[in-house]
Amino acid sequence: MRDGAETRRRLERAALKLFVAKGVAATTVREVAAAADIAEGTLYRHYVSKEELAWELFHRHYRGLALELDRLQAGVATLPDKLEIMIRHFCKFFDQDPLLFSYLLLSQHGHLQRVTSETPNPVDVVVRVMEEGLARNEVQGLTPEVAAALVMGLVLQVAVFRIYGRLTEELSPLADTLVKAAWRLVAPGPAGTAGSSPGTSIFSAKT
Amino acid sequence: MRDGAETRRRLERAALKLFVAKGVAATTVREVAAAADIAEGTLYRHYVSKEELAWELFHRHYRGLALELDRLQAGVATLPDKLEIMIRHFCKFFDQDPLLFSYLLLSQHGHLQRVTSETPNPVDVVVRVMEEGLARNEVQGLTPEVAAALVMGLVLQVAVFRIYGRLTEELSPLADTLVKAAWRLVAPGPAGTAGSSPGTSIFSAKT
DNA sequence: TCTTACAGTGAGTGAACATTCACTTAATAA
DNA sequence: TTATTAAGTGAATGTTCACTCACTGTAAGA
Repeated sequence: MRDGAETRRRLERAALKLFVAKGVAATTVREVAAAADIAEGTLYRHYVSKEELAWELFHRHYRGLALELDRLQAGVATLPDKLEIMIRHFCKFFDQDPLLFSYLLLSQHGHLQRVTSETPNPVDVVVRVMEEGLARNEVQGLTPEVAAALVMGLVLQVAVFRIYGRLTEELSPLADTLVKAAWRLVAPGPAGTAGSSPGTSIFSAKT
Repeated sequence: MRDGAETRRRLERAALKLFVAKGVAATTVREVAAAADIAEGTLYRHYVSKEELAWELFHRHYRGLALELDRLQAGVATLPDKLEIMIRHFCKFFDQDPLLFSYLLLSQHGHLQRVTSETPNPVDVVVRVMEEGLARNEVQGLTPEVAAALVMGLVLQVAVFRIYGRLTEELSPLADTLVKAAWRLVAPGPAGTAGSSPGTSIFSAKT
């Protein structure tokens, strides 16, 4: 007979892999069990349902995401070349598979239909971190070009949310928040060096 | 009795909305039919299967994606402030919902299991466009900071592919291609002004 | 040894789903 | 008017899937 913890580890490893590869809805319990080399019924000894298992994984990685963002905020506040640090963190952040998984699960958020009032909104957190970091340190390197490139990154992020999050009425404000924050970063701002008047983005300026 | 073309339009509009919102697997034919205010059976007069319908939409938007990328390439080749144009295009590109949908479908690519040899690889196209554009024009604004921000954007894109594409053995080289291209953009390059020695990225340079 | 408790198993169950089909309706041609 | 064709319908069908349950190991304490 096996150890319960070991079984759970195997199931979660298999489920994570399959959920990332195919999405929660398209992954069958049979597949997860087979991949973990465990009987179907055994899965239900450890998790109430497939959904419950997905949520288990979601919350674990969500905590990881929040932690990483806190660390990012601390880094921005204390280290010298703020822009570089920010970017470095973002790259690391998005290149780590466990954290990437947060975004998969974020996208399934809506489908799982269980966003509680406690659940922090990761977009808000990202936006707050960037704004505070930039405002507090009057970032030197924020030329129009850098800002534009940053906006490109943010717009890409919005794209992610738009596509994989839900494009419904309730959730699209979430994307809008990020778009607005992106424009705030490049347009006026009390501390930015890239300022032009509100409404006039760097994109509307000719050579 | 209705017009066949009108019915198809209604079905596709409804399917598009639902596929984007919930994913293909999680969307039922019943839902699509109900949203289009059409009987379930009627859908099968026009499409062989739900999968077939998804592929119909996939190919249409895939063509749109390819077209837009060609236009982007033309723009980079002929207009003055190349970096700005590129970024502007990218923003527009990712902010258009029909094109965003391509990415949703790209993510379902693997699940639908029907990538043919003719199907162009969108990552390759993006990379080629950026490399050629930058190489040909010796882009002025490519300071380390701009490059870093661009990389951030690209890494975000990789994230998208990693998460929503398939993280399997066959497809992860695709993500690696983009990562490598990103580093090539910031590191050495024959035309870039951001050059340092290969292997030494701007991220490893201290203040 | 016997007992209790926990872990594992896979055939079985019912609900949800994609797809089919016998039939109806409308428009146009003969 | 009648015949033909294309479009539409929703109850019926068979399949897939999440989840259950009666039963089998295994280990540790009495």
